[in-house]
Amino acid sequence: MNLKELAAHLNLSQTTVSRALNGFPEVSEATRKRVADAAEQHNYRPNTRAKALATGRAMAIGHVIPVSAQHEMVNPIFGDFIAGAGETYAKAGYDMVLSLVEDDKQEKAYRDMAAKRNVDGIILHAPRMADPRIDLLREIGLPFAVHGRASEVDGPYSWLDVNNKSAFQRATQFLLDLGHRRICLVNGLEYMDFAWRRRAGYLYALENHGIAADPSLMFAEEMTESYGYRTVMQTQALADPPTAYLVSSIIPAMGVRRAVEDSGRRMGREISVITHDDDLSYLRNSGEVPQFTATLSSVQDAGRQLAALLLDQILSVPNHMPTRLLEAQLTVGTSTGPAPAPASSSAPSSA
Amino acid sequence: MNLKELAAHLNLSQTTVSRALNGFPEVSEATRKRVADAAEQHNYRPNTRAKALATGRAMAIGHVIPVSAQHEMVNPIFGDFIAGAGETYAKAGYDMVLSLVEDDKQEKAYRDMAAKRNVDGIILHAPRMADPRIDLLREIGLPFAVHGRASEVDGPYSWLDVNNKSAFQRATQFLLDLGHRRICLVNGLEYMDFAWRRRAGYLYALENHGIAADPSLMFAEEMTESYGYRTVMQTQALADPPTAYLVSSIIPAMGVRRAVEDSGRRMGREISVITHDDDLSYLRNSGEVPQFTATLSSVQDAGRQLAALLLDQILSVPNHMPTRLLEAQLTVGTSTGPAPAPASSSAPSSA
DNA sequence: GAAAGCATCCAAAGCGCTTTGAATGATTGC
DNA sequence: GCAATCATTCAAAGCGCTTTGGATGCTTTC
Repeated sequence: MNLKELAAHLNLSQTTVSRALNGFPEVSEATRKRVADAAEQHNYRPNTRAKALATGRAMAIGHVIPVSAQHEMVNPIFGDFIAGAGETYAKAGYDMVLSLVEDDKQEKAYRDMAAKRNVDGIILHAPRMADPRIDLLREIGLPFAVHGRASEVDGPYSWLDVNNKSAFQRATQFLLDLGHRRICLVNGLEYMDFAWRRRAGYLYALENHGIAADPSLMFAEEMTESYGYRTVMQTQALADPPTAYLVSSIIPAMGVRRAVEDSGRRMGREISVITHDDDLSYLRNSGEVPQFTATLSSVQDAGRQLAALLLDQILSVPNHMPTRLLEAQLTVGTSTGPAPAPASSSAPSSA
Repeated sequence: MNLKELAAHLNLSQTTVSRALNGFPEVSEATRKRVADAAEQHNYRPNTRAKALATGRAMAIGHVIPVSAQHEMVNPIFGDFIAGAGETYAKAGYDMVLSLVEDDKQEKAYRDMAAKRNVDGIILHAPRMADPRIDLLREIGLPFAVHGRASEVDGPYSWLDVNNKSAFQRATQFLLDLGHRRICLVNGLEYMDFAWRRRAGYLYALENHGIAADPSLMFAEEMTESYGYRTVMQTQALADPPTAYLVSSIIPAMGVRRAVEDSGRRMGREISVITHDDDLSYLRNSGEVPQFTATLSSVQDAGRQLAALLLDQILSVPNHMPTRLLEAQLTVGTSTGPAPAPASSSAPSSA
């Protein structure tokens, strides 16, 4: 059933039917009712493609998700983020179109999306430092919003980010307050902006405490479970092993826990662990007292909010670039405790 | 830049330009070249919406992802599945449109998708036993393919599934061969078809061995980490606790491991664990010898293959309903070992 | 009672593409 | 030399919707 048929069926013009359904004022309540009933009865839905062509609005938002060719990895936090965003879109009547793209084909993917005109806006994922995609999207002229931020990119754009620096600074401070001095950073890839900011927070707290950073305690890799495991195994073999780990995601944190236990130590006793926790639905930091002490910030909620920010930008005045900075919550669990009595813990390794 | 402008620029008709770009034979090689060059130079991409309207093909596949309202959960395996599917789509020039929908709004979501005509086909996720959505999609008439199968649904439809029954039967058999008699099933929700089949495999192996199933050792819940943890804690408190666990996903399996270790036991010694392993990219069952003995089947690969199956169905003759049954690989890791010497292990609890 | 205003409704153009049916020359066959 | 064939190209219709710019008939106003 299409508009023409519906109109014919009602002995009305397409114009009137269209207006009745879209809530224009110049149609009598009687006919509006009649039209609505008939549409309902025949399960009429306007053809999106025709509507999009006529209005110039696609009623869809694009997500370009980078897939690194080497790793073939899909970050599980995307799942939760997208669930949040999808919820917002659904409420606003928007669709979500996903494009999984290898790193080196990103530019083409964005240009294509814009030229093909099948989305009204784009969510930019996983921004890097000085990410060139931001300028690219500006040039293309499609509205966009960034999940995270890109340092060293000037000018306004719409974004939503967790205050990663402050979160990791506080977490480091927390460990320092417990007496830990050898704190290992198990970070994500540091060309990612979020990881870079976390590192900055970590370094800042150390510096404030007069502790020099030890490069042999700073790691940056793709955040897998086995990365967490390997890192602990490796660092516990050091002459002066860390007493605490600061981890970038609950996934490597699980590997960290496994390694701690495999090596006969206990979390919260010999070794303390703090992790960032995206509150992933299938990997909740559970327990009456949470398992991990964590910097908590729901990525699903971030999805909801960023989607709303983008829609806001699309629907409102042109040069409106809303941004939002979320503070992570430092929640105390069972994975942290005072630093063990210094067996041979001399002064920090190097001034 | 649109077709009209490009044609004007070239002093050609829209017809010729369109045909040149779409590889029709009735255009001279000289002009085809000229057109292609100009298109390239002006970065011309046909407007998808117009093209879709004119051709009747949307060049997009829809995924309706159920989100249970109570749990607000997004199964992380979707992430990997979608990565696989997305890869196939990208190669074929298709987009992927995602629709996250609450359980009770599914029917409407499917009908809307069909009526709005913005996808050419649908992937059906997480089928339940006797899933009504299959008949619904048949009625709607949109091509579709199912990730999994639905028992008790007659007639042909396109699907791809892992042989869940055989996988869990073999896994159970493997544990029985090691001498385990109290084997706990940590299953997914059993209205899900895959979970139901796994249970069937488990029961079949037990029965073959003359062992009566013990309802107090059979669990079925949403597959979270904490579910695995709780289940082990609870069952180890039984008078006659299980010596082995058969787990439905690596996520609860991690909770199982945590509980095993928290209760002072060791995986592969006092307690054996086999898990199904979807080969999730961030949660690989890693190690030279894998951590878990597992029934392995890559869900990302499933995504790739099922997407291809659906495209095949869309592009080929009408009543072609391809299906594929994958066998999971039983890979032996460090989490299984012979059953501990029976301390008080009497005969199975009930005949 | 004619002019003006109002409430409803409609015909037709247009969104950017594909595709049908023809036109235009150039080439061939006899 | 003229009809028939072939290789190119084009004008225009159509996909299903929105939207512009009238129509149409009724009330109101003075």
